[in-house]
Amino acid sequence: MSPRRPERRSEEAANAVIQAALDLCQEVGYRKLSIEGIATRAGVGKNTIYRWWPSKAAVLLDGLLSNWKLDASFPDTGDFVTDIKTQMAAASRTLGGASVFPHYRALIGEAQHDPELQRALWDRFIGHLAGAAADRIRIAQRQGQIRADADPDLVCELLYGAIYYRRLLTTRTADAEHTSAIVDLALAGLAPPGDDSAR
Amino acid sequence: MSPRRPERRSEEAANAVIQAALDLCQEVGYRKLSIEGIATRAGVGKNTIYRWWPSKAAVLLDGLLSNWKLDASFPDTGDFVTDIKTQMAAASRTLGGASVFPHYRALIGEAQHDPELQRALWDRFIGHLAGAAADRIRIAQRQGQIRADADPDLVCELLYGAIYYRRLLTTRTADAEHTSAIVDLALAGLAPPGDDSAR
Amino acid sequence: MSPRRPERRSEEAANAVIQAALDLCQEVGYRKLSIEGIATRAGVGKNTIYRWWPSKAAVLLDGLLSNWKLDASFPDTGDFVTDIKTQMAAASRTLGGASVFPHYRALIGEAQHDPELQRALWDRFIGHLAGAAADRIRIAQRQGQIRADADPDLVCELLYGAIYYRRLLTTRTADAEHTSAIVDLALAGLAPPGDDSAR
Amino acid sequence: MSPRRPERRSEEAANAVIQAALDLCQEVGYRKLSIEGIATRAGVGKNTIYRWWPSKAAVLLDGLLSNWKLDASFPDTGDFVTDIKTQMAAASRTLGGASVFPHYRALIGEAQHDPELQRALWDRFIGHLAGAAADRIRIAQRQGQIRADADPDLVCELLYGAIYYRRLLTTRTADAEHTSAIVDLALAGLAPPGDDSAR
DNA sequence: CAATAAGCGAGACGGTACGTCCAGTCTTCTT
DNA sequence: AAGAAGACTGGACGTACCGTCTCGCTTATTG
Repeated sequence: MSPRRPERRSEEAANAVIQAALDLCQEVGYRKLSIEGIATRAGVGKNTIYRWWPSKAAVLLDGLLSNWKLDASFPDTGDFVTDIKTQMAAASRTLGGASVFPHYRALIGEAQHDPELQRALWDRFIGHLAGAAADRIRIAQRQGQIRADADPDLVCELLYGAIYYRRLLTTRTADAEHTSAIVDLALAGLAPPGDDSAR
Repeated sequence: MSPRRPERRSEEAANAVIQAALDLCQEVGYRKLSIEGIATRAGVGKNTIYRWWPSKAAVLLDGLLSNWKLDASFPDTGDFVTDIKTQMAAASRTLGGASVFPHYRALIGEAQHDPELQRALWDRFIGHLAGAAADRIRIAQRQGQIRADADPDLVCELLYGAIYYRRLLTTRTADAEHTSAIVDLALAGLAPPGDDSAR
Repeated sequence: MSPRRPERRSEEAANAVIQAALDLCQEVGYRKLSIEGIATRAGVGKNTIYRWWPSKAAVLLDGLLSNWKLDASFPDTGDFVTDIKTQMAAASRTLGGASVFPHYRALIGEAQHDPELQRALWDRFIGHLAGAAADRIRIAQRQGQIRADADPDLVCELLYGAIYYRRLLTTRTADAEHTSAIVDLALAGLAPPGDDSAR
Repeated sequence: MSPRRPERRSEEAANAVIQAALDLCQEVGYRKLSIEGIATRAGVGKNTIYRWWPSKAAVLLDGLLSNWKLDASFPDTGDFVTDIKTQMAAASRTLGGASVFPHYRALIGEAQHDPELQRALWDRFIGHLAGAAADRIRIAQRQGQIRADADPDLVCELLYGAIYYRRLLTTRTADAEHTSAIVDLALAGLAPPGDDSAR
């Protein structure tokens, strides 16, 4: 999925391609985005795209990564609940914003038909975010802020899964309030107060 | 999204179309599925498809619904935890099985580029499942089996979101064990035992 | 080589294609003539061309035929020498003219790389001309105007071959004077006067 | 058309290019022959080809010349008829043979779209053959073996034109028998025996 | 009980984009 | 300084489908 990166490659052309893809996707939407269109807009031969990327989605993934800077670093103020809410709100603002979310969402959608893309999306993007979250969770566990017997990966799925579920499958919107509510609910658990049967 | 259903419609042709779509999607994958191919396989004019469905995804959605029989009914043995685990395991077996999941997944993927499809998918399918789950949750709340102050929809998102997250975004697999672990974790909450600060 | 001609075919589109091909070939030359260009100029989908013709040369052949009207009929005034000279001069004027010769020549050139085209060119065009000439020669033979033991086809080759040789291979030009000289020479034979050794 | 021949030129590379072109043309045919393919097969940079030849046809012409050795010398036994038949049969065997004719034919075909190539083909190849033939004809004329008032060039056209006509335009084959029959016919002339009107 | 309208299979149509190949130019590194 | 290697822009290839359309044919009301 990730393009080869030899020395001979023209960085100028590569950047033009990525930028053109981002712009066009914004303008006409992912469905009408075409390799041909990207090439024309970027002033580049189609071959130059096919030489370095396997699909338009791969170009967009590169675009996403170059914009996102991958500062997946988690805040660590010492208070896990605050930190996770801060991070989720920030992610919702950037990744979920109007300039990024359409691309991100299109990639996730495309990945459902393209196993290679799915893997690339995970390996080069989502996996890093999830990994950073899991690391922060482990710290919190060591500090006794969340239960030590929970699998950090499972915790990630619980927290982030709820956000993605809402954004990708429902017709409701996700905002900071929502992410906060999800964190609170996950923290408290579903079992009624005083019922320690599940603990 | 949903096709018109007048009297003059040939049910024979419609069924042939749906079956051809399901078969072809299985054989060549959603990406290579084409209206033209469906028409040929079904022995049907292209127009007959365009007359009743707006896209190949809409045909597949009909196929999904006709297979799923919409038995979204939740078990109710009186024990919420057992019931939810039973239901999730069942759903994982059917919806997540090799004969249905590829179609379902393709629809979800496609819906990320097609707001109409997303709405149809929710209104005619996922929404019903989520609604049934929310109903069961409300019963459990009334019976004091889970905390009464939790928004049932949020609970749904927490439980099902984790499953979808794993199946759609990660490269790991989801089985009954996983769904069970998710339920346990959600029930217990992340807060360490004895820490009632979040309750 | 010859296109299928079923009922469903749009004559309007076919004519547009042929005309566009002739025009473009005139304007940019055969080398730069492209199916793509023809389609665009004709306001027609590329498929419509590929559906009915195997190559741009086949389109041009149709164009040549539709312009030439195939009035391969030979004059017959009773005097063979006059008639053949008349016909050759006429052919040189039309087929060899600036509006037809470039197309004709391009077809002949292309046929050297394409056996199917060569056969089509012969069967649908040159063969008819040669056949009409051979017929006229047979009449002349019956009337005792040319020797009866000569193979009419061979006579054709001798007369027309000289013309094509000059036009296709040399850098000299062919005009009515030239064709007339060729006929005279062929008629008289190379053997010196009074030498009947070859007769 | 003819390549520049400076001192710095690598003869090794030039030979590899010519040989690769001949081989590839034999294998895949002129139509699918490409500069790129030749360069790869010859183990040579594309630029090296572009530096010395203007087109793939020019390379082939060089190949033709290097194979043909240009032994355009005409036999001269004193008997023109025998000599011309000998020469034509020989030419038919070599130039018309399976290892040369495809290349030769392709060049002639290509020359119909490329005036420069046509001129080069004449100047560097066909013209020499025709010139040698015309010389031999002039000798025969001086010896009174063929009529002195015939333009030697016209005689060439008559004799060779018939051969080329058959090979390039008809679907019949040309062999020694055919060339012999053409010579006989041309020698005797078309006029009926005893009719000296044309002489 | 025709006529008439709708749905139907079929497939041609103008288009768009695909992914590939190659042209011809240019740059880099090697000999 | 020439050559090999190969990336570059650009154009055309031939294919696959799109969504629209027109054509006859069948079928099922409805005037």
